[in-house]
Amino acid sequence: MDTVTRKKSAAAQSRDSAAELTREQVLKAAASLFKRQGYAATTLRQIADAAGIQAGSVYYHFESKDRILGEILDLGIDLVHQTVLDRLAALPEDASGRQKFAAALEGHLTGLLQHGEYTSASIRVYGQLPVELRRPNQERRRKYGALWDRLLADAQARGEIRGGADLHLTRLIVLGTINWTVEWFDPGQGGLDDVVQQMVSILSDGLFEPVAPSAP
Amino acid sequence: MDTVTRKKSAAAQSRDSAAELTREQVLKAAASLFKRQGYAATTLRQIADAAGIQAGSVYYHFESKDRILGEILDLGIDLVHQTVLDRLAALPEDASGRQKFAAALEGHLTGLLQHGEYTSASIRVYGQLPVELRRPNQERRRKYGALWDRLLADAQARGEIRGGADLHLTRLIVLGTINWTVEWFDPGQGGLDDVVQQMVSILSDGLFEPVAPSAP
DNA sequence: GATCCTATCAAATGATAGTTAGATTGTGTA
DNA sequence: TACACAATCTAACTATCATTTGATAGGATC
Repeated sequence: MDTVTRKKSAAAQSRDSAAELTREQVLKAAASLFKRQGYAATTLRQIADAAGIQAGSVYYHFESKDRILGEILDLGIDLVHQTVLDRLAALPEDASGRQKFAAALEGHLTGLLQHGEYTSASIRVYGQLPVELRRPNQERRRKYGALWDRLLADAQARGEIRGGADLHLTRLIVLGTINWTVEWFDPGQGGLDDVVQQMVSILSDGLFEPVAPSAP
Repeated sequence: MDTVTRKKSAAAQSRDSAAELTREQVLKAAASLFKRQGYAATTLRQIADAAGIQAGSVYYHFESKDRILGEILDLGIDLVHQTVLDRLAALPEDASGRQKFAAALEGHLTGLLQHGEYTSASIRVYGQLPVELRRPNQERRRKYGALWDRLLADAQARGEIRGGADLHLTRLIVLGTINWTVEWFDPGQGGLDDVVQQMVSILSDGLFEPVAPSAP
């Protein structure tokens, strides 16, 4: 018992966390490269270089290149999902569907563009992956999608959504609008607030002035 | 002179068009694979298989894998660009900015999802390409972007666009909304019209009912 | 019918990929 | 001080990649 449950010595802990650190560096380097180049175009030697170790050493921390990807895909979705949940939780009880929508959108965009090595890699790479690599991540994605489905359905039930909206298509369109930002947004440039504001405005109220109602 | 300018014999023409045919099959197979898997993940053997020839034979028609990609990138942009121009030309002289916007959007979506092996490959793959591969295609993309900039600027000059809209961001957001459809739209399933309609509605007038103006 | 040339194939080449195995370093433990 | 083990490195191994080369089939040309 004792040998199993006793705490590690401070030294052993520092060793552990040192290993944990390079593990994270590998993960982060891989995410950054996957995001820029895609999964197939990124080599383990590039990842190792960026993490400051040799290619072979990566295998001390990860079973395979696929597993690195798998972890990034999961972390990426979890991070947006949590950010969106946080934003929604911060809202008052009686928030309108419109407010919830704006909050969720801001959360997704922030998770994606601000803290988002993992998230943007996950989102940008996923669509071109073979099924075997997607499958382990699918359930997480489905759950996150369901969150948006509920959000839109609630707003519709409250009568806030325009007539004629197909909620399934709407979700795909809205999330697509958000996700495509990874293709052009440059975190170094800043301006995330502007993007959020413009996007909320366009998606909520439209790009055009309302047409004058026919003669009263 | 005579040897240079004389028309080819019928036989030689049929040979030419046979070669031209497999060339096109290679191009089309490559586009389809690039779209699904990305550029780096697609091998020349896969392309050759899908086109019904041997890998080595591809080099009779193309200088390299890069050149196949280059041609697809160009064809892809040209195709959407032309489709959008056609839609705009079909509009009456006095069409509103709103109508032009809807027409251009429909054109882009149709070019992308309907005839779109080249276009969807081009759009989906571009962002992850190394600069050397992007460069030859950049000017075409810039010109197409400029078309949308003009379209939005005109609508704004006519006072049709909501106040506070940043036109540059708006273009990026709108085109992103359209482009992301390649990630989920299944041409086999049909329903293109629904997508067009929903997207025009959301982007033009917004997802939500207008809020009642404060007491008159 | 002999020749030419187009379009293809079959097989090889060199580079590079992911992965593995065995040595090596350095720190904590006895 | 000697030992053990965690973490890394170095150097290979095998598979597969894009590409090249030389052979070949078959219709067009003379």
